[in-house]
Amino acid sequence: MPTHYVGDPTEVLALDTWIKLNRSVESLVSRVNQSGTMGGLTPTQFAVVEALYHLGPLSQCQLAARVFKSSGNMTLVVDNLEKLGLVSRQPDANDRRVSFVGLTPLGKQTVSIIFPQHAAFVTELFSVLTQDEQRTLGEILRKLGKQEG
Amino acid sequence: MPTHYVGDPTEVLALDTWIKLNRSVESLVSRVNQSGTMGGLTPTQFAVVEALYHLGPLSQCQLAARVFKSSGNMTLVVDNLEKLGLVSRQPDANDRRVSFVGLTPLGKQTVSIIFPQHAAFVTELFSVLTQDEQRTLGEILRKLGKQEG
DNA sequence: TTAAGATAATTCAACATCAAAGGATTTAGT
DNA sequence: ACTAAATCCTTTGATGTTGAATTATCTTAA
Repeated sequence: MPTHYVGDPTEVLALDTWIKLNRSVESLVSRVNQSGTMGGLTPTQFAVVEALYHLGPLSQCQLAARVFKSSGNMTLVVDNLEKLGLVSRQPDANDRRVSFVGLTPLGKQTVSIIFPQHAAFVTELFSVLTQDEQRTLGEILRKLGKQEG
Repeated sequence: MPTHYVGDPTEVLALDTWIKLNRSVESLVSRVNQSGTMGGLTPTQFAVVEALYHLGPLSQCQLAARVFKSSGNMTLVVDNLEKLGLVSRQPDANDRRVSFVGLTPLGKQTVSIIFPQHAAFVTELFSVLTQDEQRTLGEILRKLGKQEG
């Protein structure tokens, strides 16, 4: 659904592409969220436990940077994951400002169950693209995201 | 930053691409939001007035579907845009359940001012891609978004 | 050692968002 | 006409999100 903005062709193409990019991602995000492959976790909660699963314990500061959220938000997200029993805070011995966050056994078990389902669902979504198309997409996105802001 | 999930190559590629897609868009959205070319509107508010500008008055239901948000959320978004004086609700003569939402003169004027600035900024962001790359991206996104959910 | 500055986490206010539930209205089936 | 189902909007309650202010801690330099 192209924009109806009348401008020079360069702008029209960029805006069209921008709108397509947004709409595609919104549509995909919405489908992933409704797929039930996130174990009832919110996207941010899922991103946090996924990061902890693959990278091991991280400080809240590192977590916030990794999932592109504010430190204040991370406090709340970790609070809620802690209430769910999926993560626990461990004080850093060397720096008492720091809390390391790690998965509990229940957290690890949960991720090990839901992540494969999630992976399978995402793979299915992307199966409309050939592997070459996926690589091309990744390359274009890399260029697009690389510029410094 | 690829995922460390060890699975079959098809899944790894799809997950990698999915993560790149999310991160690129988050990065771009964040830069657009900070560009000041959205007239102080939130992304959803901007999407709504943009849709109304290019498509004319729509029911809240149509708006919600177009911007991929819930109907409950649309009530609030339209409320806030109404408080800003940018849109107004018009009851449908045929169906009293329906509110048509349209831009006020101030809303049209606002969009006509901020949209060109927005277009210029987006064009600048996308100038790291050739036009062919933008078309390729659009085509790949079309395939990704096309599947029925 | 102490003062100044930097960093980590928390708290808070304000708003965004969704899911679920509810109320009003329309449409379809009988 | 009457009922049932569907549709549209709103409300409510819980969570997410940011940005600014706060507290605690660490680091650096004089």
